[in-house]
Amino acid sequence: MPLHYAVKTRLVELLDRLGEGAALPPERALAAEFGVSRWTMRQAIRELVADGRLRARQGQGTFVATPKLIQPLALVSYTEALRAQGQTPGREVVTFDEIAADVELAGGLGIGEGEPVHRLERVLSADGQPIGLETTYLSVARFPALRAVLEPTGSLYRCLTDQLGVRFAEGEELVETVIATPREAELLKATQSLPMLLLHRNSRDTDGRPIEVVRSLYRGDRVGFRATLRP
Amino acid sequence: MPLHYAVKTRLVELLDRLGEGAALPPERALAAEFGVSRWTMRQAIRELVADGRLRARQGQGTFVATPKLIQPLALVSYTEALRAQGQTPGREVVTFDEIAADVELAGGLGIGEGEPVHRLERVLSADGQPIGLETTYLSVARFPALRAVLEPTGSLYRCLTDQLGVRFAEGEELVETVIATPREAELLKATQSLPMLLLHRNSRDTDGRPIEVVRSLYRGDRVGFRATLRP
DNA sequence: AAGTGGTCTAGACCACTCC
DNA sequence: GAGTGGTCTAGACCACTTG
Repeated sequence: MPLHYAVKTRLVELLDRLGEGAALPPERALAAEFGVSRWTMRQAIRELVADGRLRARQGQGTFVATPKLIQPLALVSYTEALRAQGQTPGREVVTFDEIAADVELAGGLGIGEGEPVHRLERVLSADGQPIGLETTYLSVARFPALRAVLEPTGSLYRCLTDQLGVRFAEGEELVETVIATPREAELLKATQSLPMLLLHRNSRDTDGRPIEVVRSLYRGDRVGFRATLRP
Repeated sequence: MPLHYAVKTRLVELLDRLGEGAALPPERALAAEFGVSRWTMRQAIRELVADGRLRARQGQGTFVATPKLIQPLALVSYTEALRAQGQTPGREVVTFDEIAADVELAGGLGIGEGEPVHRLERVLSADGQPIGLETTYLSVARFPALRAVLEPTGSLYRCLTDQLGVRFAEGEELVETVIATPREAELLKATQSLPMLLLHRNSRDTDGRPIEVVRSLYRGDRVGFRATLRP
């Protein structure tokens, strides 16, 4: 059994004794106390951070984390889903521009390659902590008024349904784990290259027309998802 | 920008030139060629393995991986889902015993704490490669004949529906990322402590009675999931 | 300025696979 | 036995936060 795993096991015991939010001793002190190198201690801590048990903040220290947030895997508003859990939702627009559709995007939106597409990239947060990076693509031809109508920090879902008359009918969502790029990690205030949950969604309206393509990257250490299954 | 990320970017280019299944040069040679330490090279390789782009085999080498398998997130048989994608499903029983239900398990199965529960732990594989570790819990009181009826390498889903008259109606599935324990990693033939997808499922029959509690751990580098969403 | 976590180096030994 | 990836050490410097 790897040494770092034995260290991880002992750390979990220590963690359980300390309360949520409590500060861990510095890595160097822990390494000395456990009689291992700093590398081994960091490997153990790294896994606990990925598991969502610890949170490391550069310049400050390492702290016992709060449990993961569980979000519904559904065609509903992010705002409403978070409010239902007693959390305060937040959004920050990173980019809002137009790009030319590549082959994949064109296929997902049912338009031609090279046609203009709205790209809206936002950091989603819960109680002030960034938990996800959501990039939404919509056809400019289908939603020419989007830029004029959308309040960037408001709910895109509400804007589409209430102001643009879109009726969501079905969607397909892909879930996988990936490692964030440095840019993505920075936007999510995740210093290390942590495992993330990548959700890729295509949604259609009641006429079967594609509405949007969404690429959402969620912090794997902070968020989980819940789906309801039917045969 | 971290050095290992620059290395990762250059490796991706190299990877794309090589075909699927091609062998990468040894870590030490790559490190020397790129002018970085072996640690930095391993960090880059580690992320590419987690991303499912590379596969490392101790004693053999590192190889360009095949794309991830996408499984449906649904109340259907694992066997049928895999066959539908042209893969050969496999199952290997790791443990099949009875345990006493703890509080959480008792709640999920709708039985009392301490009551006996079937525990069936199996390694699921696709085309001979292990992709997941599935642990299923069922009430002994409800399914007393299970041990006598179930063909361990057969489909549990088929056994329950065809032989025991169970009718699946709905389920709730939780998805999150975790780091595997050494035991889990060994069973999945994943040497490193890779990010995994943990699925936790509770399913009920047409009378609303709990059928099973399932804890499935899938290799995050090999598998993704697809869900169909409806409002 | 001090202390924290984040990155990186150079080198060692082990476990495994193949010849 | 040789070569591969996996683990671990000791030490260095950087980026960041707090005093």
